[in-house]
Amino acid sequence: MRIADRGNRKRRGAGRPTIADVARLAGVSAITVSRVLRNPGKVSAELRTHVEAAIRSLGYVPDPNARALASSRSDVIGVIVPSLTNSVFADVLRGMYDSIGGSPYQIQLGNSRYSPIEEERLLAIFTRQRPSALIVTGIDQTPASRTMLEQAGCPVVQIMETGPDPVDMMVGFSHRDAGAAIVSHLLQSGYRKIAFIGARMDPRSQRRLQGYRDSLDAAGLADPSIVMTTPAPSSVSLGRDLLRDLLSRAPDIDAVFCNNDDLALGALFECQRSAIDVPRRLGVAGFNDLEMMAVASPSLSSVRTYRYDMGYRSMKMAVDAVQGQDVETRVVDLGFELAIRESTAGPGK
Amino acid sequence: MRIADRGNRKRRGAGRPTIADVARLAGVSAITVSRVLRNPGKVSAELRTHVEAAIRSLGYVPDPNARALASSRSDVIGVIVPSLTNSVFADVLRGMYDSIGGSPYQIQLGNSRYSPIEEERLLAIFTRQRPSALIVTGIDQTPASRTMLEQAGCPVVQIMETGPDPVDMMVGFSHRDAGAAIVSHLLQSGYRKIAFIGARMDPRSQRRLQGYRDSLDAAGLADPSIVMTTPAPSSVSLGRDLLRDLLSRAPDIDAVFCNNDDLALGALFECQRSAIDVPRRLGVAGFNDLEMMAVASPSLSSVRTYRYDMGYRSMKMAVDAVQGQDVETRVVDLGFELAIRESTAGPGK
DNA sequence: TGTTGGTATGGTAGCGCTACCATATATGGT
DNA sequence: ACCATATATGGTAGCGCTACCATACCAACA
Repeated sequence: MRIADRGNRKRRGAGRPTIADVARLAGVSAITVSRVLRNPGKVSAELRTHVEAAIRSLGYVPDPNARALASSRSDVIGVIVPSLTNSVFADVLRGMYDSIGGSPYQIQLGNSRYSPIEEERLLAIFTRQRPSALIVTGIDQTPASRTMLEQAGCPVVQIMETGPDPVDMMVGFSHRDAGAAIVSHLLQSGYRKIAFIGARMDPRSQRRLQGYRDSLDAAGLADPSIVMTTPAPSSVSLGRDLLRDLLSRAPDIDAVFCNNDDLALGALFECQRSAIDVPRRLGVAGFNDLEMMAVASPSLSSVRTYRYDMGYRSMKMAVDAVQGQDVETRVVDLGFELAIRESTAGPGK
Repeated sequence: MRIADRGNRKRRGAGRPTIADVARLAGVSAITVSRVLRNPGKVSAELRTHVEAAIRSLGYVPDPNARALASSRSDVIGVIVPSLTNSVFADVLRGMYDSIGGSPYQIQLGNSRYSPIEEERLLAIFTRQRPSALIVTGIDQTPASRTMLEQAGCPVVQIMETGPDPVDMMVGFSHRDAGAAIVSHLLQSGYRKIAFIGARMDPRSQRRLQGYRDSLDAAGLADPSIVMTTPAPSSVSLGRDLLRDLLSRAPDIDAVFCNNDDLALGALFECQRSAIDVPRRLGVAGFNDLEMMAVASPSLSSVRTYRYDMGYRSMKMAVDAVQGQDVETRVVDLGFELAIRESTAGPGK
């Protein structure tokens, strides 16, 4: 009767099998089918086998929207990154996608374009979907964003940096320390008049600049006039332009720490074009250690950051937390490593 | 009565206002509230104002999951790209995110890792969510994938290439023609022994190689022994390695067409390191015209492709189609442009 | 023997929204 | 006056799933 009824009526859905169809075929109730899918342990082995056979024979796949509505929890993990063009985040995302692997979770990716306001807007959209977890970039959320994260009722991971007072979990490293370390290396190599060029100048760039300042202050070699920054997005051509400007204003610099590798590559090209000897006339260091840095000629020194691992680890922590596993460490500092190459071998005596 | 009842019962949801709360406050039925949000034209202006005030005063935001369940249609637009690391797709995605702008749609991003089987798996997941539209990369879907796309009941856009027999809509260009064009340019510049290096060799790389072959065949200068490819993912270091290998096997080549710009950059670095004069001893051309190509020294010739536009346009077509607007052109060829620079200026006499 | 407690399954009632149809009122033509 | 048509709103019944509670059964205990 009911079956015939359904056949006669025009159904709204696309006619795909539902949990009720599976239940009918297996001779059990719908809730038992649900349990086979969500809590297999709560169903006897015999029944489970029956139900699984019915699922397979109908090709049943649960409807994620119905599931989310009924359980107030979707399989979506929201991820907000500030840029899709910056290859740093491409690596992070690759790690996340690899980490999520065959699990049932879906990544919902938002692009904040380095705007805290846009991040706030995205968080408002994401939290409505009752995500399983949220991963956000950096530690400088607006108060409203922070409140949303705290009240989202799901695990939250802040990535790319470490800092005090995490919302929940954190995976990153200290940009200040990394900036200070590469500048210390430049000092050790014998450079004395070390400039800084930086683009975008988001909070993490600012902290790298702080590291640069701290390192030079400690050596008594700080000089604010050779720090050159712009809020414009980073690019190779911008690196060329910034170095050109810098050299015209301060021709006596002997090294430059570039806020990231794009700029460093642009700076290197400018040196090649102007026949400036790297590393003897000018030392050049970048940040992030993109793959091309080792191939360039001369090869470029940089700070290796564990971008893929940040993505992989943060997603793993999020998924573990969602599944109720105890996350032992809530703040993970992945550190960094100096990749020292030809471009900072030291000034020609 | 009902209100008190709800207050006493433990509610499942997070206690956020629902459409019923808005309806009660505005003194209308729930369906009218729904219409104000979905079809404002069907509600009188007076009532609309009332309802909108109620929505604002409660801070009501619709639940996307309930909406998707009731309407058999989610606000998700599924996008499948083969790589997140390849900056080509970063640009495409940026175009898509810009295009989707303030619209209510959400991008659900899948990474197929250049595997048609993985693409099939992702499509199975995506179609379960009854997406508003689907955007896939390339035209070489498996038969099963193609069937899913045809039966998804939503607009579908294939991007990055054009070809016969679109599933629905298409935005791209001819990789064969682009490959043929840059090789013709090399011939015109006076190069005669033009090699090819290629990585990944996905279908689009194959078609660029075909263009290379066609162009050389027409000139009677084809030589299969100087075509060097690998299924390994493309990278700058791979470009260096491939060129090194190539030169050791065929030292007499006078130009090389690199399947993409990463390889071309690696090739250039290898030339710098080995003191090979570019463009006089060896012409070098890339593909895609990434921003750094113009900055390199010597600047590198490439084929400019409209990646951002492909993302922007494809998303616009998808959204227009979802909203029932007539999409005039279903297959858009965005073409390409040769970016001719120092690296292919011609062999030394 | 009755009680307790655990385990396996089912029934009911929603989750918050919209499709579909019904109803009420206005408009116009004959 | 009638009917046909259009416009504006409401009522009902789900969409497909799971939370919550009830029930049946069995074993173990006093």
